[in-house]
Amino acid sequence: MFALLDMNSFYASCEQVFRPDLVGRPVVVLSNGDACVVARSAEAKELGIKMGQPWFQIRHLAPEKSLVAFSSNYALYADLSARIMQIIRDSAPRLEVYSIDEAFMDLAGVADPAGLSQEIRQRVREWVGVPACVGLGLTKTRAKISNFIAKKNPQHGGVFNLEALSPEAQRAWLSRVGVGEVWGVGPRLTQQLESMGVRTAADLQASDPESIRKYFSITLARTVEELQGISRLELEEVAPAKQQIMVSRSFGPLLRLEDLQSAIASFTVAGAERLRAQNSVAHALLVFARTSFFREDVPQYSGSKMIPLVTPTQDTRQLIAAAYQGLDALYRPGFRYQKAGVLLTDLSAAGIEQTDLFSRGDTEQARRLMAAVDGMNRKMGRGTVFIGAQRLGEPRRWKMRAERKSKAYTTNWKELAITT
DNA sequence: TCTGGGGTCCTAGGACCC
DNA sequence: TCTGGGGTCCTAGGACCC
Repeated sequence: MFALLDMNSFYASCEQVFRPDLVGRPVVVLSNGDACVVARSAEAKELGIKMGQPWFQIRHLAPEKSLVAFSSNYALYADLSARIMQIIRDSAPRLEVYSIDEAFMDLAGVADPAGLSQEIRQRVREWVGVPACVGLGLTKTRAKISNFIAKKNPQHGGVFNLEALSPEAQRAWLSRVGVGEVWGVGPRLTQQLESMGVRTAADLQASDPESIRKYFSITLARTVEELQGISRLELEEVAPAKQQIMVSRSFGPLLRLEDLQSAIASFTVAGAERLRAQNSVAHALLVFARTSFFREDVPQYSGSKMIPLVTPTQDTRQLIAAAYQGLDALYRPGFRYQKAGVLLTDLSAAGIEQTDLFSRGDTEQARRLMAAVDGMNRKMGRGTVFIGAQRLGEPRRWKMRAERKSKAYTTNWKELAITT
């Protein structure tokens, strides 16, 4: 038996933990750069605010409907998430941290899975202050559906178990869930399935996996089997190493190469840190930059360049050199660049890399230097030691707006919450 | 004026080989 | 009317997720 615990409006709930005066009020959290809505409290959803909606379209609701908006504070959300995962880990036999606000548990052998789920849910609520719902099912996909039902039907107390019902009752519930709500069915597939008369989770469950595989894909066929109660997706207790690492941002338009270089250097530094944290080396690096798709009145351009790394590396300096080479190749003057990024790809474990006949991997000296830089930045704060290239151009030109950020209540002594 | 970021997996199609 | 056949490898792009 699988259980899926999913936090409600997670980022917005995190903000409300330290601002109890905002509980029961419309609250949204904005994406990087204060651009779009990425989390909404129940009251904000009631105002009709959509996921991903641009802030400028709804900012008038702040004075009109007492809407409160926060810039995203990932340090806070990540810290609360880690505390919640630890609470679950202490109670459930096996755990998969699926995302910052979701965890799958394997409750095989647990006598009363729904009871244990309710206990964990309440512990998270009391100890951290964030509300959550739990769905139970024979497969991950069914647990997801149970979770969806638990969220939509509060009368069940935040926990729902599809498997505890009779087959008829299960069908009844599944026929009330739109096919687009099924895990793995996005807008495109929803449209195609609906045109074939498959409109609900019950309809999809009743499909033949073999024909689904033929007309769609192996992925959707697996989903059908999962709906039927045949487990095709396992619990992944250990997160596998990333296969690629992407760092990208949108910014106010940049025209000059130096400003793009400064941004690209900083993205590369951030990516290289993540690369070393999982002890991988990159065999290739992709740089891209583009203008805004929304500005049809100015010339559009989108360029990308893949740079193979003859010597796979995790050394920031080598990665920046490659990134600059790529940027030089794709840069065209005269455009208003609005987004750029760096993708570290073709990753493998450090230490076992295939090296070129005439070159070795990173030198021992380079590794020690990077380890020292990472150590200082961890201890003294991000950006304590940096690469000169990050300060080329004017950083102000691409630094993102974050005008509504809450404090680092749980990760910085100077920003502790104070009650009066 | 202002429209997110970071991932995974699968498939189709091109290049290349014999 | 007819234009080989079968295989591998790689990449780009689509679809999905949170």
